[in-house]
Amino acid sequence: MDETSDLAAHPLTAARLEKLEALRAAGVDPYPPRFERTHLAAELHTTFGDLEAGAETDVEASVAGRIMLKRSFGKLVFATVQDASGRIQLFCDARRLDPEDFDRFSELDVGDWVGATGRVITTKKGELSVAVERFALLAKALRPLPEKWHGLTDTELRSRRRYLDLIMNEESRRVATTRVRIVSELRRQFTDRGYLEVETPVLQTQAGGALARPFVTHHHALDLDMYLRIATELHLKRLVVGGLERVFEIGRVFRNEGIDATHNPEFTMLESYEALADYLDIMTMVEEIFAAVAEVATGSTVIHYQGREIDLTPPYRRIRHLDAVREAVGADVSYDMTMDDLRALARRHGVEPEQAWGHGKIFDELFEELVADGLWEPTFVMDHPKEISPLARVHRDDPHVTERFELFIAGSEYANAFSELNDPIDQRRRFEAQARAKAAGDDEAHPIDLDYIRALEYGLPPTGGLGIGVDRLVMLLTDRSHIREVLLFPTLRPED
RNA sequence: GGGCCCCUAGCUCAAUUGGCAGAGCAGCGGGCUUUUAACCCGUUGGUUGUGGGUUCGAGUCCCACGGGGCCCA
Repeated sequence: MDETSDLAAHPLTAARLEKLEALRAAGVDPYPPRFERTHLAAELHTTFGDLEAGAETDVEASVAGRIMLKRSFGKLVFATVQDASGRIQLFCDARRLDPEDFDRFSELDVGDWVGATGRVITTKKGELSVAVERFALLAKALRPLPEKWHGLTDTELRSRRRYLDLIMNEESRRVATTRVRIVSELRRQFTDRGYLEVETPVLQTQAGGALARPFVTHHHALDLDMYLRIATELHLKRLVVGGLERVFEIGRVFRNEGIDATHNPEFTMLESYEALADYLDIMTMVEEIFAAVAEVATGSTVIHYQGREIDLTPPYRRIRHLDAVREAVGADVSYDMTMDDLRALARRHGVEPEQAWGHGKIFDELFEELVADGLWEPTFVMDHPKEISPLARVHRDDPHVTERFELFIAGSEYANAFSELNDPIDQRRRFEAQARAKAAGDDEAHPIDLDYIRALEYGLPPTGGLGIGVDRLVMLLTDRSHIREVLLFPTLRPED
């Protein structure tokens, strides 16, 4: 079976294969090793943007890019090439090249990579161009690009062949580059605050630090089942025990759960831990960071998302978790209620309580059902139930809740933070409670991590910890409603 | 997991009540020295996602499967 047979079998690609062979036969390398570029397209537009129509400079420029459009006349060819910075027109006039070279230029296809050298001019119609004197094919494209006007719109194809999406859709390139700037700014924010960026294991023998189903894999040499991390939390806090007092990590985490508009099995999480800080300190930091990142991504702290405005200028509203539930159910719920009364109340509000749920879990289900979606402007929901926060410190004034907050914007959670639980004896009890939940059928319960408890037994100072879902943040700041739009390669079923 | 919807040429899309599978772009051939999605003339290109069924006849109706989307849980 010839590896080019599928190309040869289709007339569209067969024609290009024939051109490729003809070039080789004529001694032209269709895939040369390098090209000396002197100018990016955008540089030419910046420098010569004011040139009047019909001008001819004596500046020689070498540009390189992919041919996106081609307009061919008898003795004249216009080609629009696209490089990483933008687009520039190549003006190929038969009078400026050897006839042989002009014919070769005419033979170029849309999609080909080309490098061209010549004077910077404007055409009679005023289009800034490079008047080609020499050129080189840099890479022959054997497959045609999508349609030049409508481009590539099919969401599945755009995800599966991201390279085509990036070639064809400027908006996709913009989202990709904005994501990079957001991550850079996040990194800068933490390093400027004296945090060390560290790396912790992806492969773990226990998947802790969050409540989620992990991916399982196997290490052959150790004959050991291992998990892909679902969080970086427990390792980062070990580092704080070790005296790295401010650490953060921006890394991929993996959760073996469904795929939808806001969930991908692998996603990017930022976690940070700061010794001697509590959750209120972290809250202030989160406001500052979100405002700074919004400014970098959009040029303003007032952003537009899904047709509505959101003001990310600090300070953000703060509301206690239980107060939010009280407001939503219109009754004075509390931890003193009987389980029967609370379950009845939950059912009245569309929440069917499971047997294992205590007060805190029911309150949180009510919160998710009744409150979360309505939180449009940035809102810190704070002091979550102890039952659903196994790694957070008990609140200094209320034994039922923890010193924790989540930042909600546009109905979704963007940050989750606590005053970290540093009491090893309390931590052990919380893990044991999770073990009981697991035994009762909760497969998202947190496993007991004895080495982590041992680390705590050496003394974790008071610590403020934070997690930020980076993909969600990028969605917010690029106004995308689907996570696949901010992931270059979202998880997909295989094509065949 | 449940419901609804989509899949037609490389791409973007048509196809009446179940009645000859089409257009534009791309490609190929020709023309053209200032285009901007160039234009003009001609022309190639199809297992209608896959497999089955109903029917004289299926892109269209039915079933299963695959891929995707939206909503709900």
